[in-house]
Formats: sequence, C-alpha cells, structure tokens
Amino acid sequence: MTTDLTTSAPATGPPTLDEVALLAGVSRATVSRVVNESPKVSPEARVAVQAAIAQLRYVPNRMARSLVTRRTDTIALVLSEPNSQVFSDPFFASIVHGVSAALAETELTLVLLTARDAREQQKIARYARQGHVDGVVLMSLHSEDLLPDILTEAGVPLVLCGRPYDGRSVAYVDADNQGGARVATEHLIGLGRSRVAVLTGPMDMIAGVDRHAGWVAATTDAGRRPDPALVAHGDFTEAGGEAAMARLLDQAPDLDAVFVASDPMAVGALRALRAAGRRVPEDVAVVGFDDADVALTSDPPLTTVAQPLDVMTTELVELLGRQIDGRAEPAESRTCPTRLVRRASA
Amino acid sequence: MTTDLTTSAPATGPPTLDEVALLAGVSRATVSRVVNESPKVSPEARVAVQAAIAQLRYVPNRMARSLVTRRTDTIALVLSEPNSQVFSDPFFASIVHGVSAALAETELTLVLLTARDAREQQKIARYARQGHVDGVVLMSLHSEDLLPDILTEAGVPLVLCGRPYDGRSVAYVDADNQGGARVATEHLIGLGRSRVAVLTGPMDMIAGVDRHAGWVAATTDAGRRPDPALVAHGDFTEAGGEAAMARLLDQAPDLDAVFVASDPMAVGALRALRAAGRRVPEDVAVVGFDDADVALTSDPPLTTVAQPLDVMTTELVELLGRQIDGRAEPAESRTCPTRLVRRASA
DNA sequence: GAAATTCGTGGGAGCGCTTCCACGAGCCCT
DNA sequence: AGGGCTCGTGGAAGCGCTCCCACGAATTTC
Repeated sequence: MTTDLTTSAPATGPPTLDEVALLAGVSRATVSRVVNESPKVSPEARVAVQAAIAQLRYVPNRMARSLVTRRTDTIALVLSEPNSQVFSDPFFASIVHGVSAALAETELTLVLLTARDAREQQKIARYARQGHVDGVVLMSLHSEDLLPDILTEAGVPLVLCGRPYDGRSVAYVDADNQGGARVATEHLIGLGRSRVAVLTGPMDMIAGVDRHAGWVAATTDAGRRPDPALVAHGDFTEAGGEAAMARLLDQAPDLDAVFVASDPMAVGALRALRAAGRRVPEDVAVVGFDDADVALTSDPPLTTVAQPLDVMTTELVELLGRQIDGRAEPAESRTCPTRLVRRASA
Repeated sequence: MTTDLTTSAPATGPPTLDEVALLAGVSRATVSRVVNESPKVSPEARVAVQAAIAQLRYVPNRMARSLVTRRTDTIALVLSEPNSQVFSDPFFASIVHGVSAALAETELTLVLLTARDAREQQKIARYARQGHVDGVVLMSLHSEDLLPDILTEAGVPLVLCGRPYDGRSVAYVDADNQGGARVATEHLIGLGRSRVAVLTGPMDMIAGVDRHAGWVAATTDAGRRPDPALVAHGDFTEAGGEAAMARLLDQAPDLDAVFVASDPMAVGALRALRAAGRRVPEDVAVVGFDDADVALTSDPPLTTVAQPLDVMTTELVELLGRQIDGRAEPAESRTCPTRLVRRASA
C-alpha cells in the first residue's frame, strides 16, 4: 500500500526526488542529474525538471545525500577553550570572519562549535566522528587538549589554527609568532630603549611561548641578558594585560619599553601605564601583537605586529580542503610571515 | 559480489551496525535496540553487543539515523548581523554560553551559524531547510531580516532571541527591555537628577527601540518633557558609546545623569565623561544595561540593569524543544523581568 | 493441560538520495 | 549500408539505520 504513494503522493512532508520526477515526467536519476548539475542531461529535460523543482519548492534532503556520498559539505570551526570570554577576543572574531569569507565562494557551510571542558570536547568528537562534518579547523588549544588526538585517530580531516604545543604531527597554519615577536623587540631596542620588557600570553599556549621566545632571542642577540624581572604573564585579555603591566612596573620600575603579546593586553597595559603616570611612548614605548581594531582606536594608537589573517584563513581552508579530497601530504603545514605596523606607541 | 561483504567485511571504512551484529552474533535490530537503549533486550545480548561495539569502536552513522528518524539532535544558534564585531559583545557571548549550558544536559548539539548578508542568510536558510538541524534560535535581528520569514515558512522550528521588530507572530524570548529602562531612568530621577539623558542603541533593533521607550515613559511619568537634546544614538559598542556621549555632552552640557542602553557603550561613555572632566557619579550619574562583566571592572563600577540570562536561555531551549516535539502553542513567547543592580556609578 | 499472554528476537521494508549499468536512438566513418 | 560511436535516459542496487511485524519459546491463567 505504500507503493502507490509514489504514483499519487499527496505531498506528505517535504517533496522528494520522486515527486519531482513524476511531475517532470522523467526518472529519479535524471532529476538527480539536474540537481547535481551533471552535463549529461538534455536541455528539455533540464527545463522540465527545473520547473517541477520550482513548483514543488523542492529542497534535496542532505541526510539522504550524505548517506551515499559520504560528504556533508560542512566544516566545523572548533573553539576549544575553557574560558568563555575568548569570544570577545578580536583575534578569534577575525578568524571566524576570515574562514567564513574564504568559504563564501564555495558550497561549504561553516559551523562553530565550542568546547569548554573535557565533556564538551567528547561531545564534539562524537559529533565529528558521526559524520556531521567533512573536516575540522581547531582553534586555541592549550597544552593538553584531547581533540587533536581523538580527531586524528578517528580519521577526521583536521587543521589546527596555531602550531601544536608538542611537536605532534598534525597539519596546522600559524603566524610566525616568534619572528614577529623578535622584530617587535628589535624595533624597541633599535629605538634606543635599554630596558625592554615583555608581557607574554599564557605559557600553556604555543602562541604565548613563541612570542616570549622571540623576545628572548632578540634580547640575547642584542647582547643583553633576558632579565626575569622584565617578564610578566598575561592571559590575552585586556584586564589581564592591565594587571600584568602593573606587576611589571613593580618588578622593574626602570623599564622604558615593553613588547605586549596581544593588542587587547596592550590596551590594558596602556591603561596601567597611564595610571602609573608614564607617558607612551616618551617614557615607555609599547608594541602590541595582532593589529586588532583596538590598536587603531587606542590612545596612543598602537605600534603592533600584524598577522596576515586573510592569508592564514585562506590557507586554513585550502589545506583542509586538500585533506578532505584526499590529496594532501601528511601533516602539511604553513607558517605565515608577520609584519610590523608602526603607529604612535613606539 | 558486494553481497558477501556483509558476511566477511574486512573493515572497509568505519564499522557498521551489521558488522557489530555479526561479531555479537545477533541481528541488526538487536544492536539497534542496544544502541538506542531500548529495554526489550536480554542482558546477555546487551553485554555481547556492548562488547562488540567496544571492540569495533563502533559509532552510529548519524546521517543514516536521521534519514529515518527525521531528527538530527542538533540545533542552530544563528547570529544574523552584518557587523562582525558583534562577536565581541559580551551579551552575545553570554547567550552562547547560556544556551550551550542549557543544552549540556541533553544529547543535543549546538552549532553556531553567522549570517553577515542576505547571501549568507540564504545559505543558512538552505542549511536549515535541508534538515541539518531540528530547530533554530535566531539572534540580534535588525528590522528587515529575511530569516524569520523563510524559516517559518519552511516549517523549521524557530525561537527568536529578542522580540521581533514588527509584531509578527513568531515565538520569542526577550528581557523586559522597556521595563528595565524605565526602572533605570526612574532610579536616576529618584536620585534627584533633573536632566536625565539617554544613550540608546540602534533604532532598527527592537532592544534599542524598547530601551528608548522606557526612558521616554519614565521621563513623561515624572512630568518632564522628553527633550530631544537629551537623546543620542549609539550602536551598542564601546567606541560608539564614547562618541555618542561626546555628542550628548555637546547637545546638552547641563545633563546630570544618563541612562546608557548597554554596558559596553556605558564604558565608552564613562571614558568620554572623564575626558570632558565630569566626575561620575558626582557630576553625572550613569546607569548601564546588561550587567556585563565590564560593569564590574569599570571605573567606577556601573549601576546597571541585569537581564536574567540564565532564565532566558533556559526558556529559549525549552520553547524550542516544545516546538520540535510538536507540543507548542503557536508563537508561544516569554518576556523576562529585569533587575536594577546598584553599584557606584549612580 | 490447553489457551492466552508476554518477551526477546530476526526478517524485511523502507527513509531519499546517488550512481553503475544497460539500453535504444541518433550520429559518423570507411 | 553496416559496425562502430557518443548521448541521454531509466532501472535498480545500495548507503546505514530504524521500526513494524511476525515468530517461537517461556511464562502465566482458568
């Protein structure tokens, strides 16, 4: 009795391929060809099918399609980070923006997933393993994140946004954090500053480690000793930057320059500096990192290290696409050059 | 030749139900029952199946399941907003946090989707119509957003976060914006301030309109005329708030209080006030809206109108769940009461 | 002790789609 | 003119899963 449904469907639920085929007077296969833009369809058939599709307001059922094609045309951008205020980080917003822009030209859809704890990480891992997405871009991982391992082991195409903490073999795209930090520090030294401090990010994030390492390298190269009193750790937030700057001022009252590992932190540092009565850049020169919007609107505007976000996000989806299509070298990665943007703060 | 794959599967690709059934020595149906926690399975069978699942590291294919159940156990949180820096708005971050927390207890997964322009809105509409999600929570809609209509018309369960601009009949959850603004303004008037200004949000957003309306109501009720010089429009951002406050100071130099329609804007306003040499709260009393984190860390800490975000997000998923299960009254909605939080700024 | 239940189980029919394959019609080449 | 072609097409076999239905065995009931 369910059989004649195909011949006299009273439009129960959304229309199906068969109903379109019936209306257009062709076979299911032909409709499928039209939908998938196969060239092997006669113009007449195509027109008839398109008309039927329009009339029925037909939308293909992606689940059914995925079941056979093994593709979902969806990729996930996973933010694995316990601290939920990371959303407010302009760097994160820029990445989301860039990735979705890079995807705009394609048929791919971007879904954002957040994992604040191990439980949510598992949930996301399950989601990915169950075949909801073709691939994953993973952001902001701290040292012990489970996701890279789970996903890799499950065979889910994966590209990290940021170099993995341990040298595990996973594809990634990153800015040249160490190089950028080095150039920033060298710039400060070149300005004639003698006590160049650093305000780092969290040291369980590779970006924090690398930017710190760049400062150490530049300092050492200049024949100076990396004085621990010139180092303070922040958490990439504005409030954290303000607090860390205050500490730094305490540890090393004689500092005359500071490289800050992110622009939000630099804005906080600017505030702490002002509160302490130091003028920027006269008394203390400041260089930030990220070239976020705030770097332009801060007072004074920040000299900062710009990451080529558009290049990075393009590479990100490019690399992931290659993995999905199965034509990627193992753990192919990219490190993108940074650029010093000079403004008023240094 | 593909037929005996079922009997001698060499584990091509991820394991399937059949392979588990084979290994456990039961039928496909029984495995399905175990996976779906049906009670009608003997303990022995259950144990055998569970062992097989573990051994094969079996994960059910969600696409196949969805195809028959018509459920995806996924709901989308759609941010329809051209301005990409909305991400930085703490209110948005809080909603995301709240919704995913409300979902944590369930088997539902939350995906975030962003639509910056009409094209992306279409893409999202297609995504939803194609059956990728069971329902949609839609955020931050400006006056002419296509999504509510498309989604409603496509029969996708939908709840708006924020009252729709025109009185269209769609389910929504919103804070009592007008009531909150009224209380804030009354508080300012009650403090003995005679020139109470308002710094609104964008007037093409209902939250902007409602909060402005609350100020007008309180002002009128106090027997005062809502002076246009006491009104300035911001865009819910800190920078916008700073600029708007400066304008306000220009239009009405004699103001002695201001109700600001969002905390980020209030922080900007605080800065403009300081730049203009006005003391807060002595010269100008300030009340914000949202009770965001910044309200606590600002100088001085902000008196602000708190929205019951946890209640709102719980209602949001509750209402959506009801729609998905088909047991919701048409366009069932909620308006949640706000609360004035007194701090130092007013 | 026979009939009526319950219970766990397996068979099988689909969900809506893609895609391989075969088939007939029209075409060109020598 | 006949054996190749290509080309558009429809038939049919699944993709991995759920769930209805029927079946036999174990249990209950009068």
